[in-house]
Amino acid sequence: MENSAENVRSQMRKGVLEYCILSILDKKEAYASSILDELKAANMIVVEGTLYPLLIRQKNQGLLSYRWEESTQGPPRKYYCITDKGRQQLGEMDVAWQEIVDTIRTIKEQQR
Amino acid sequence: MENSAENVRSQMRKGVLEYCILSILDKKEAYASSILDELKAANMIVVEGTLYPLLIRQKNQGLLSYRWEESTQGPPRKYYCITDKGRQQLGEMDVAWQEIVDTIRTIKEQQR
DNA sequence: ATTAGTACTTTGTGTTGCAAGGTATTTGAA
DNA sequence: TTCAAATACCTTGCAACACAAAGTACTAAT
Repeated sequence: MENSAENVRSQMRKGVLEYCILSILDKKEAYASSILDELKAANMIVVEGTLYPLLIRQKNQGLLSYRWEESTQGPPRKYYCITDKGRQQLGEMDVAWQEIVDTIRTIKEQQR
Repeated sequence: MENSAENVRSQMRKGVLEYCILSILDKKEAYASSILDELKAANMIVVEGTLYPLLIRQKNQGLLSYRWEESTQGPPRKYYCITDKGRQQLGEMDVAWQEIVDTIRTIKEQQR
């Protein structure tokens, strides 16, 4: 209940994470740990307990598929890949995201 | 579970709503129904059952205060007003929002 | 008196992010 | 050989939140 700055960020991440995952996988297939790294690099900090269930949800919705691949070091990796349905959903998310950005701008602009 | 386009929007709204409320009240005090109207005008559709608990939460956190005012037509109105603490939180949210916008841009830009 | 309009409130449900802990595989050092 | 470290994936329990739906209360006009 403390750390309001971090809590603010956590709240805002909600609903945007799915959009980030699909956007990342739209570029190229990836496995969970590498997705985590990319999110961290982009300043969107997420933990494993958030990402894994999310990937499983999106897979169950038919937005993603996956395949196992051996690794040269460490256990095998589950490579996720966006599907046609996932790409369609991503298109809707692009529109929705732009709308929200515009909405915030509209509300903010009236201040002047 | 249907209407994926609307569901996408609903998910993305999560976490941004508090930011919108504080931003609106940072301009001038307002009562719930008028806030609803402003959100609708800005394309951020919200229903009563979402807004009222949110206002109460923010009031309980000390981000807002309110006063009753008689209306010339209809029941009295609860006018909400942002507090110093609310303005401070709004400042943090401004930063958090800009970070998320940048994050999305970063992820998207690598596609080219 | 009754209805319509305005405004505020509450209850129950499903989704989601997260902390914390767990399982499994590989590699390299003791 | 065994044991620790690194990598990777998964699960459980909890709290927060948006929403649908239904409810309460006040006012004004019919």
